[in-house]
Amino acid sequence: MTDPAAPDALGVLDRITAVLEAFDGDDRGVGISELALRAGLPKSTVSRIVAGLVRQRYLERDGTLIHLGLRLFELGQLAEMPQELRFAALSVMADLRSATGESVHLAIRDGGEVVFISVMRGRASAAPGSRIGGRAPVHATALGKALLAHAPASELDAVLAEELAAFTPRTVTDPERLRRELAEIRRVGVAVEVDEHAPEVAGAASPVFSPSGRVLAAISVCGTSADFDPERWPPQVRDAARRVEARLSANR
Amino acid sequence: MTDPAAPDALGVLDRITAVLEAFDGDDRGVGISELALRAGLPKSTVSRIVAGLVRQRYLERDGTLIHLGLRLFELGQLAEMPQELRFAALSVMADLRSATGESVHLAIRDGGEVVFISVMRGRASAAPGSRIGGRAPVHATALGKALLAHAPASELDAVLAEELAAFTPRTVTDPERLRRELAEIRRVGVAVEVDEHAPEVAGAASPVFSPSGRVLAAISVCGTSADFDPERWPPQVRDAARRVEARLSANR
DNA sequence: GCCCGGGTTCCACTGAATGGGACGGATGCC
DNA sequence: GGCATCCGTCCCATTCAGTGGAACCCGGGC
Repeated sequence: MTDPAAPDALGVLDRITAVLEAFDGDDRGVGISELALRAGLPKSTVSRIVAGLVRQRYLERDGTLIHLGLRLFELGQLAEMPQELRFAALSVMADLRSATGESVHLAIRDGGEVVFISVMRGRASAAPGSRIGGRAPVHATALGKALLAHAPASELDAVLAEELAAFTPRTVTDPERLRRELAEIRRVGVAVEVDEHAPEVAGAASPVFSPSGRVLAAISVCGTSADFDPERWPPQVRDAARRVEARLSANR
Repeated sequence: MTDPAAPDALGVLDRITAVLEAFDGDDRGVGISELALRAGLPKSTVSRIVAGLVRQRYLERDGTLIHLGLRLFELGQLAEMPQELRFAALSVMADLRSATGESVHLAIRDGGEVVFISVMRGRASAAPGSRIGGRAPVHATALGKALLAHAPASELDAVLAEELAAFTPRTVTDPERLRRELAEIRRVGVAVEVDEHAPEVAGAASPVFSPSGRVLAAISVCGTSADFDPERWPPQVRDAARRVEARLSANR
């Protein structure tokens, strides 16, 4: 390779994903050079790979600017798991939002982060950053803690092995304290979080299980800390999670 | 290669996309052998590629079954173009549905097919096959004709060069007749279709243009032929298209 | 026990991907 | 007008990564 100390990038496949991963969401259109810079690959290589991906419609190019393409969108829509969950949760989420007036989220876990599968903004529109497909840290969100509480021990260990970043003074950064909290969440069936991820934002989340008992996702209510209702939100999300489970097993 | 008469498959990239393309939506989980069969590649090759894609989270595997993975879903969500359109069209589509009570679709064109970007089912739920990310033939749908009517001449020629499949006795299969119809659609600003794609299904569609005058997408109302209202649907979709355009230029 | 259909691993072969540099074309600045 | 950039593509000798047939492993029927 270029530099023998290169930590990654062994195969073509990894190079291709490196290029795709270089698209950073918010920007509308990137050039080859910029892409090469971000992916850490030579220009000529990126040029070739992009040409191939454009041919396959995974990317689109408008003059000199490259976008993520149509086929990627289509393939993403075919991913069964998120779609099934989203469909089953749709009406439940709508009910939960009208019952609380707050934002309702559905997410699954990917390592130390949660990924939003479905989002319904509440009236207050407290959390603007949460987009479908967006990510948030697992240890600082109600969703994340609900998911982590029922994760396999090995995966939990892997997450706790990493440094837990502090986002606010109230973020739980001590692994042991988090473990105790997760045990409590398992007992109660609901995770809550106040000001741990962002100031003045609070949420309650409950896990959704498959018939075989694996955690599939979590559903949450999320609003300003002032609006947070510790009496009503937890039972409401717990109830919603049960209803999603029922609908999941129904339509298969 | 295996067979010297192989028409495609020149590079690794094409092999990778061939594997991804082999996922046929409806099936929940495919094995390596089946995948190799569909993609027309040797098992060992597919095994290696799948391993790589799983490592990158583009695929997931549950024992022996492979699914499309989370990262694909995320990337699909990042594709700016569909997202922007979908967002701009959301409330317009909702209004259009409540005004007509019928299914409302938003689609873009990809060669000789339309791809649904957003779907709202009507009360009657006439067209069950239309899923987000799904496809339909361009020459037999109102959406398709609205899009084709404003496509660049070269692309129109490319589409008409292919055989136009007949889905019902009323499908337009004659290129010249279709050309005349497209000219009329350009004049009126709305495409209509009755029983051309499927019996007892009708629709009206209107194109959505970018500020620079390029067609971006089309929006349609679609229901049973009996419910089709030639007096009301066309102006309603035309109006909706104008509103989407306005919202598109507003939020950028 | 045997066999069959899954998936993975092995390994010699070779052709496909590589990337530094040259190239052509827009800009933009003096 | 000329000069300096920045962009993306193309070229081509080098070699290394991907290839795929065959062997292999593993689990479940029979």
